[in-house]
Amino acid sequence: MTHMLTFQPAQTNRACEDLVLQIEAAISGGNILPGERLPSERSLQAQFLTGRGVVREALRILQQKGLIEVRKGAKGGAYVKEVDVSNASESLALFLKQHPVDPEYLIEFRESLDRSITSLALARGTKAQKQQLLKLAEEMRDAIRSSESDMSSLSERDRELNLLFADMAHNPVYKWIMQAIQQGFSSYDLVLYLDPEYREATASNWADTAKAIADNEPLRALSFVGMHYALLRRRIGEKKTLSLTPQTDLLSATAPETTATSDSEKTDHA
Amino acid sequence: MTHMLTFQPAQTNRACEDLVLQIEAAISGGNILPGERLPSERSLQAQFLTGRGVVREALRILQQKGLIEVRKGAKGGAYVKEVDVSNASESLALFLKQHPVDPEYLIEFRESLDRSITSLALARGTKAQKQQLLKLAEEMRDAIRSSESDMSSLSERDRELNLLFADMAHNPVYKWIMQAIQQGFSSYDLVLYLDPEYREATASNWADTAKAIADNEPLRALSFVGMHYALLRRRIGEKKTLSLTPQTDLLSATAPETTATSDSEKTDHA
DNA sequence: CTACTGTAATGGTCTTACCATTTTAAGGCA
DNA sequence: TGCCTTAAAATGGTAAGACCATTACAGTAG
Repeated sequence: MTHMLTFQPAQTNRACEDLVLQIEAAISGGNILPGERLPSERSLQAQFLTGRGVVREALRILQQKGLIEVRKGAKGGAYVKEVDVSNASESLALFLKQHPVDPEYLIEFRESLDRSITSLALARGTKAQKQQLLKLAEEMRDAIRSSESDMSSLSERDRELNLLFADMAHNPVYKWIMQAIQQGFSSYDLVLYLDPEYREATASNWADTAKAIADNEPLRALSFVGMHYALLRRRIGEKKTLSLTPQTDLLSATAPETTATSDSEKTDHA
Repeated sequence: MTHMLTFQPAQTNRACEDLVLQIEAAISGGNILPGERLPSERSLQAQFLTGRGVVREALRILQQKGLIEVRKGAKGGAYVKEVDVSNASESLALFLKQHPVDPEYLIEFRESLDRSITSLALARGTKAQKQQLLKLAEEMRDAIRSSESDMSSLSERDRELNLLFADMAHNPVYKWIMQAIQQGFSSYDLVLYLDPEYREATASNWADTAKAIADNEPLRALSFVGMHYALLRRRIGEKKTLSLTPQTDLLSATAPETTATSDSEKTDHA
């Protein structure tokens, strides 16, 4: 209650869009900081000179954007959130779910990303980070060899490795992108690890890569990175012959037998 | 500590979240195809046995997710949209916007990105795309030389160039990243272009790059890309002192004349 | 056949009311 | 005094009804 938020009355086609823009600007501009609370719905309604429904629609949009978090009860309301990459990851995952993107595209991107990160990590990663990377990679390899690892923890370890790796580049942009990609494609990675042979080879290669980095051998490191993606491509190639339709693996149980749906387009004006 | 499986709070306290899930499932499951229309708000209200406000909040969320597009009037309603990368880009851009980062980090990332895209664009870009790129780049260069261009149109052209460039890679992931970067940092680019010398040099370099790509000369192209970032770094080094602080005066004191506001504030619990 | 017009469908908005949840303060009992 | 119970207030969540604005389409006049 230190200062009063003053907003303009709404004017665009959909009023709630206008509210979203103004509140978004207030957040971006730092007029209201993460952790702080927006005025109550009824107060916003009064400030914007609009109905409460409009305010609520705006809040839903902001919430979906990941900008606010809404709690109920006294002292409840819309609290400004610190945005993280998870929203971007979700959107990406949603896009991929509907757009059957050839896994090759993802691999291609990740490879170029990994190559850049490798160079940077070698140059900028601290000794401690390099040792940590090596330790994690070897732990994962050994765990796999003793075959005492479940899928989820394995996948989690792989994720950790990648993030530490990205972190070693000492460039936050790489880490963000890596995070977004990882979250957006987590389902793909999990399926790949089902093959014990691939699992073994990949883990070994991770350890080799980490070793090369720890030893400051850039060409070796890059070579192993290339190896990783060669393995990945081979694995994907095998998969392709087995089961087509890479997009409907996880959630669609119903085959789309609705071929004559254009008629629903015409039902309601009849 | 071993596995941090991100469990979602299962029970949805908000009814609209439930509608979102169900409608989302219907879309993912193919029960409703892109281009088709959801039932009207009033019809949904009846089907879900809720108030119309709940339905509208759900629609706003789905709209924000990029899953539907709402039109008004007769034959209006919520039409299922084909999801594209722009939503994911928007989310990532929003994140980037709120995380100030040293320009050098961004430049570093963009350079590695551009280098990858350059190789791919050379290999995969159609002849038509390459000619289009060249045409756009030369138009921009000539427009700048004749100094008959305002900042905004210039910036828009630069954005177009970059997106076409990314599109030529024929890999949607690159396009996603590029779009996000463009959205998140367009204001920054605009400031850079204020220097006529930099503007000239950059535009010429763009034309050279496009020419090299059109001529299928990868090494020349990559060399020009490097040149671009050399220019950029020099420019940043000069203008290190400039700071962009978006000043939005939305929250100054001046509480509006709250004539009857306190009245409506208290109406419903009285 | 064209142009206008009216009508119905639909989203957009406002109002009012009430419920559910949560925090806080008041009160009461030991 | 100190802890527990209870009431009140603030706030989001939901419902119902009404009205306006926009749009497509059909019917009608010219």
